Parts: sequence; C-alpha cells; structure tokens
Amino acid sequence: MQMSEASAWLTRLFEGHRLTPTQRRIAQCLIRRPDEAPFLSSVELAGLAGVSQPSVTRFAVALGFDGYPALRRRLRESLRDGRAAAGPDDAGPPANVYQRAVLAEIGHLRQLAAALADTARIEEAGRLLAASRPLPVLGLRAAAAEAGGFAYFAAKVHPDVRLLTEGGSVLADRIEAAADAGASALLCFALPRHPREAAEALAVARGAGLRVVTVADSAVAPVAGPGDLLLSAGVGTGLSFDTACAPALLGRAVLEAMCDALPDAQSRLERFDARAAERGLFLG
Amino acid sequence: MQMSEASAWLTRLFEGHRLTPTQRRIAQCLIRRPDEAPFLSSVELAGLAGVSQPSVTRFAVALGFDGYPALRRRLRESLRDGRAAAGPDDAGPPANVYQRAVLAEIGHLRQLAAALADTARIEEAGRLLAASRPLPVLGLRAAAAEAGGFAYFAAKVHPDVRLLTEGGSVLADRIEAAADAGASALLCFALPRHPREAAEALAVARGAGLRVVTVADSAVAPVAGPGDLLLSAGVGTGLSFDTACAPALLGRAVLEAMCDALPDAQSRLERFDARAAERGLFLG
DNA sequence: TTTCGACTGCATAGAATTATGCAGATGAGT
DNA sequence: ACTCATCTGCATAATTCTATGCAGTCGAAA
Repeated sequence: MQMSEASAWLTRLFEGHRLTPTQRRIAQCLIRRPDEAPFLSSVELAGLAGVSQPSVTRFAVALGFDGYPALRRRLRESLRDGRAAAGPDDAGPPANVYQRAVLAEIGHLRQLAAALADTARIEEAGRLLAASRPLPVLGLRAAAAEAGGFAYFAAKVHPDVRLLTEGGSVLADRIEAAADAGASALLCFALPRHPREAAEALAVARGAGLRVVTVADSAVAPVAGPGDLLLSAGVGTGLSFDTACAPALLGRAVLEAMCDALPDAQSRLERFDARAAERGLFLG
Repeated sequence: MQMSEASAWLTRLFEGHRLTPTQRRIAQCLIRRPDEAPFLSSVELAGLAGVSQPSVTRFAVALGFDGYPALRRRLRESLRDGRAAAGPDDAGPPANVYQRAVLAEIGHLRQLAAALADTARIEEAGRLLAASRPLPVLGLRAAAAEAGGFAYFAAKVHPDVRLLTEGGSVLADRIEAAADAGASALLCFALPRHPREAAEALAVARGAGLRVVTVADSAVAPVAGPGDLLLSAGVGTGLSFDTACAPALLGRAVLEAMCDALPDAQSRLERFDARAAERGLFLG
C-alpha cells in the first residue's frame, strides 16, 4: 500500500489507541483521503465514514483532542508541513541578504511565468498600445526607470512614444495633449510606493478617453481603475529598496506583444540597425 | 516572500475587479497567506485583515461568489490542485515566448545568486561608492533605465548622486566636473549593445582619477578597463529586445551594500518617510 | 453648503457545526 | 437468565459561523 506523508502521520497517531469498530471506520476514512480530511466538517466526515456525527466527535476525544475542531486543526497543520517540506527541495540556508533577495525574485518570476500561460490579456495590451498614436508611457518616481526602459525600446518600433516621468501640473497637460494628438491608450507602470500623483494622472487619462494599461506590483493596486487592463507581477521587498524585476520583465513582454501587433516593427528595427552600423554607434 | 501556485491563482482572480480599500486589505491578506487562507473562517480572516466580518462576506460576493463559503471552497480546490501539480516539477513544455523569456531570466538569476555567495566584491563596491561625494552614475541608451532606477533610490541615502544618461560632448564635461567636485568613484551600467560613447566616457573617468565600478552583462564586457571593479549578470535575449533583470537586481544589491557602508543611511530614510507622510506623497 | 451615493462597522438574525444527555443494543461475566 | 459495562445513534442544546438591515462617515458633485 502506498503511504503518503499525511496518512503515515495519521497512522502513527492512531497507533496505541484502543479504537472501537466505528472509530476504526472513521480512521480508515481519514487515511484514505488525506487531502480532503482537513477540510471536512464532522457531519461530512460522518457521512463519508457511514457513522453518526456524534461518533466523530467522540473519536476525536478518544484520541486525546479537546474536540473535533482540535483534531482537524492538527490535520491542517500536518497538511501544511507536508506541503512546505515537499516544495523547495533546496533546503540549504539562504546564506546572505543578497542571495535571499535574488531567490525571492526568482519566486516572483516563477509566478509571472505561470500567469503568462494565458496570453490573452497581454496580447490585448499589445494591440491596444500598438494602435495608439501617440503612445504615452507613464511612470513616476520609482517606476520611472521601468517606464524609461520600456519607452527606449518601444521607440524603435513605434513612431511616437511619449515618456512621462515627471509629475506636477505639466503632467496632466501632456496627457491631454497626447489624447488631443490622437492617442487611444496609455501605458502606466505603477509600483510601490504609489505616488498620489500617479492616481491623479490616471484619472486625467481616463477622463481624456484613453484606455489605461497598467503594469503593477499587485492585482489590487490602489491606482487601478475599473476599465483598466491590469497586469501584475510581484515586487521584491527583501532589500532596503524594492526590486521590480518581475514588473520590468512583464513590461518587456507587453513590448513584445506590441511588436507583434505592429506590422512594420521588423522593418523599423532593421532600418535602425543599418543606420547604427553606418554611424558606428555600438562597439563590437 | 515565496509565492506559491495558490497565490498566483488568487492574483489572477482579483485582476479586473473593482475593489474597495477594505476589500484590498482582505485580498492582500489572502495573497500573503496562501497556505492558511483555505482554512480561515470569515471571522478569522477579518481579524487578520483588520476589518469587520461582514466585509469579508461582502468581499466574497463582490468577487462573484455566492458567499464566503463558496470563495473558501475555491481556495481549497486551488490548494489541492497546486499540491497535485507540484509533483512533476516542470514537466510541461515552456509554452510561449513570454514564458520562455521569463524562464531564461530565472536561469540568470540563479547564476547571480550563486555568484553572490561571495560578498567581498559587492561589499567593496558598496564602500567605494559610499565614499564618493559626489557619486556619478552612468548609463547610456538601454542602460539608462537601470542607472536611473539605481540613482532614484541612491539619492535617498547618499547626499549627492549625479545621474548621467545623456551622451554627447556634455557627458565628458559632467564627469570631469564630478571629479573636480571631489568624486572618487563612478558607477557604470554597461549593457548590450554597448555604445561607443560609454567606452569613451569611462576613459574620461579613469583619466580624471575616478575608480570605476561597472555592472555589466558579462565578465568580458568590452567597456571594462583593467583597474575597474566589474560585476556581471546575464542578459536575456529571448525577446526582440534584451531583458536585464539580473543586472538590474545586481545594481540593487550594490545599492544595498552602499547603504550598509553609509552610517546615516537609515536616519535619512526615516526622515524621508516622515516628510513623505507629512506631504501625503504616497497612497495608502 | 447641501445632497447623494458609496463604504463600513455594529447589531442581530439565520444557518451550520459541534457537543452532550439519553435510550436501545450488544456482549461478556456471574 | 441476570447484571453490567460499553457502544451507538437520535434528539437537542450550545457554540460558532455567515448573512443582512441599519446607521454613521466620508468624499464627490451640484
């Protein structure tokens, strides 16, 4: 018989206790369903075992618990522990603070990879941004770097990218100017700590009729609006300052999707490369 | 923080829902405790999130469930699924380009984590940069974003950070001005494709007596000089444009080391926080 | 300033879960 | 056969959990 971690634990628990026939049925039932067991109410367990509900309570007491909830609590803990032990197989002590921060970011990237299994949202984001001329890209304070990185590359395939990294009253002017010039969407990088200005700027953008695409640190970012297309990736908090690898990478993924939605992206890139070589812009 | 399968599922669930501040607190609480979440009663969850129990019920309804028990049922299913899927590590083929790019970056981060086991070089970099007043930070073209991100945070703990992201003849002027003002080191982000200008700028810096610390994409970066302190991390090339998660993260690690080498970093941060709160700079 | 709508916690009703008193059943020992 | 201890389920009490009406608060719009 194949014994899982949890049912082995259960078996050990039952050993050394004199159990009545009815109680044995309950125990068998628990051993056979180690995954469901921690979630069952006494009524449900009784039903599955074919015994009365009070027998379940008495079973728990017979095992030395204060009552059925106490037994279930133990089952939950053992499930959690088993889960934790099975998860990260590299049990080595994460040596220093730098390594811990990097490992945490790996976790965020894993999550991002899982989220990217569904490409519908990111492709929609790509289409929206590709269709907007001009394309305003907003990122204030800490998010300015991510917005800048996006805008630098985006400008190589999109004819009119407008990078907005400075707040103040001019920001609203520039958003409205972009809308007047024909923009239909705006890309916003929203990272903690969320500046109040960013929320205000997004309100202006929505008011101007722009569709807002937001790359944020969490799906519950306070700057997100109802009609926005929100994409999220975790931010690392292990160091003195936040690290936003995953959001930055998500931004590049959006950029890729935007390229795919721009028919002449490839030819623009080739033209740039040709001119760069001509001018000796890069080494190597 | 280690992100599990379950919280990824949660994150996807919350996306696209308009949530009130109280509901965001509940969502954050669930995301932060993916292992406990499926076991919590509405009362317990309310307690952990610091909201009232009815708010939890309303939260579940807002997400489209029939009630809180229905939400919890879904959490339990996702926990079970995650458990089942956790067995065969990553058997599935890396479906799409986005996922492949993210997985490649995870590989770079793994290498970075290994390299950071030895903290001597990064700590030396931190000391060098902390001691330089002013501190010029150089990053041209694609590297401007990484340099900008570093400089934004560095300015919160270092009294005189000078961000240099624009090339041209003025760049050499500004480097020499920094040296004249007392700078003893310069931090350079050097990413492909390496601009010729960057190499020239570093030559100027060395000529002015600055110690150069370079965060680069490879240990054989063409811009590195003999006396430089070179730190490297891989760059992703799976998408149309390079992704520099690992170098960016390495930059933040250098920043952390610099903070450790600045005795009054902590007090500066606290002063900033106090003033930010005073001015209502950030949301939440 | 007033009004209105949205949000939130309190109080409480309604539902479920759990524990316990009780009686019938079973089986061992006298 | 009688007694007694044990076991079991039924009915129900006690507890815990969930949902909802209501009023106070806050911010936006008129």
